[in-house]
Amino acid sequence: MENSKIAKILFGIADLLEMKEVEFKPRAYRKAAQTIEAMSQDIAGIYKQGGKKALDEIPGVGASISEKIEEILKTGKLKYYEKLRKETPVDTEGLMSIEGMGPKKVKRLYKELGVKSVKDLERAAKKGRIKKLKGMGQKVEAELLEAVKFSKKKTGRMLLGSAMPTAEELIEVLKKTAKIDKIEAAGSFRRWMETIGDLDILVVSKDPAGVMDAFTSLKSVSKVLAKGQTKSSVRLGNGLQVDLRIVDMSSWGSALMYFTGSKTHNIELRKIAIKKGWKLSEYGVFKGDKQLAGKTEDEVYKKLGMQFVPPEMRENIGEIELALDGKLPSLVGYNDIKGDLQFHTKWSDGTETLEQMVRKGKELGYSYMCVTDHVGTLKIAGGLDEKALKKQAKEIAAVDNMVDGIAVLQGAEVNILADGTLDMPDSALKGLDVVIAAIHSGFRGGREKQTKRVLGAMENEHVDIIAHPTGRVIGKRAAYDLDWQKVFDKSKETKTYLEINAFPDRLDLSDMNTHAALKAGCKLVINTDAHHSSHFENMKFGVGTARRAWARKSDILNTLPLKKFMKAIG
DNA sequence: GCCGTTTTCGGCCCGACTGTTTTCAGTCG
Repeated sequence: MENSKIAKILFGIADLLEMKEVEFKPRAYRKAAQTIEAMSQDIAGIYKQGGKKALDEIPGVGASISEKIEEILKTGKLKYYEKLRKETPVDTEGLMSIEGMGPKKVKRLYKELGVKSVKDLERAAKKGRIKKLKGMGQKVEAELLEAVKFSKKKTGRMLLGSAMPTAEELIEVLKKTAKIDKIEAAGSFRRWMETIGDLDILVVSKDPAGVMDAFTSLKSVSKVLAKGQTKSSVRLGNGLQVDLRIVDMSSWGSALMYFTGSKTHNIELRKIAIKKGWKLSEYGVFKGDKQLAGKTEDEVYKKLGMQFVPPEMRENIGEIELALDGKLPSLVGYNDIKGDLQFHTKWSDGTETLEQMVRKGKELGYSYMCVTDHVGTLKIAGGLDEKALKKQAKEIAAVDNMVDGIAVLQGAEVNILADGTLDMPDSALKGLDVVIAAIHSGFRGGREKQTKRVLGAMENEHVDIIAHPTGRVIGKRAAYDLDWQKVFDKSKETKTYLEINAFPDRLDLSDMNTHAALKAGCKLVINTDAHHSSHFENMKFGVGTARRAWARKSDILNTLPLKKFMKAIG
């Protein structure tokens, strides 16, 4: 049973209770669900180790919810949830995912029109039954119909890697067309989440109306969802929703915090303000009508008695307590990486020559790079054999000579076979500087089988790195399940390091897996897996993921200078 | 239903925007 499944049930309970207009309980269930969803540890494992008592320790989980989690873990279902669903046989999750639908409307439409599903909703709207209800009208009905239509073609969240160029361009255009003193993208974008649901942009301007006009009439806008004096929302042609908010310079910091989130992080901060007898909003920290702080984020955190929390850490998974104690880790920086350890050239499935790739690496300021073309039987990727590797070694030496100030290492990406052995003999791997092993086929094997494969590869004395350890491709292929405790232990034992693959649709390990790995005391590497020199720019997404997992510089091996790095991988 | 350096009872984040209202409810983030 995965955390996400348990969270889903708890969210479901919250929705159903809200429809019944039960007070406060929905919030409690939602809070617990959020915590569980965001936890890096497996909740089944926590229960296995510490029983119900350990569940009680989870923030937001008390006697009643822990009992329910226990029942879910034991039986796979929850009687209380089933009873609620029987009482209100409505697809709350589906209906509430429609823009403009909340618990109150779901309830009314169910009670008065018998709407149980999105399909029912569409039918009722088309028949003009919704506008006849009190408090609703033509506009509500039309908007709902529109929202249903949109939800059908909505593809979900957008990759951070895809959203970043969109955001940067949008900001550039706004800067040119309106009077803007300050502008920054906030939200999950600024927290470097792997995908973003929408884009939040914050602006300081002396001409707010002009900014709103410019924003809502951007070429890329397909629909204006809301337009006000300080806040507007639009949907772009590519489906991305963008919210823009205008604030005073005096509130810039608190507004940036509010807009950056996460929501749960902000709620905790507000509670801290309340305890001090103050109020925290996007306008600042207030004592009565007097603003105590708000101009910068630093100022607001300081006022609350905390360290500045880097945006990547604002997920309310323990960072607030650390910041209050002054014990936040110093995170690995975006410029701390000294060398990329996984990239491909024309020797296998890359599209550029070794020299082109190395020159780009030098431009980025790396002091070493390791070329890791595919070897062995991976024919699609043009796997090299032992002989070809020797030939490539000569070119590597030549390029190493030719390009000053950067060391070129020879590595290889080798396949992990079904039984955990490698498809390349040890004799071929022996002479390489860095050996990367990865699974490229048989993604469907169960947890036990995949764990055995990975552990097998780690036990090979030549293997230094396990690349993209869970095989996931965001939005396309699910991660295979691994027994993380065993993998982490083996990583430490054999000094075989797990990779954070920086490709925007991989980010594998994920932030949560990385967090768990670091907690277990593992060290990691961050690689781009570049197949073209432009892919080297993706390193930032890997570092962002590491920062989200609270990684310090010392946790990431390729922040070390060459000599120390070589010593570390042994 | 959860939580506690004001509390084991009585609180529970805060504000903008919209539509349908003539003072507000619902939704959203």
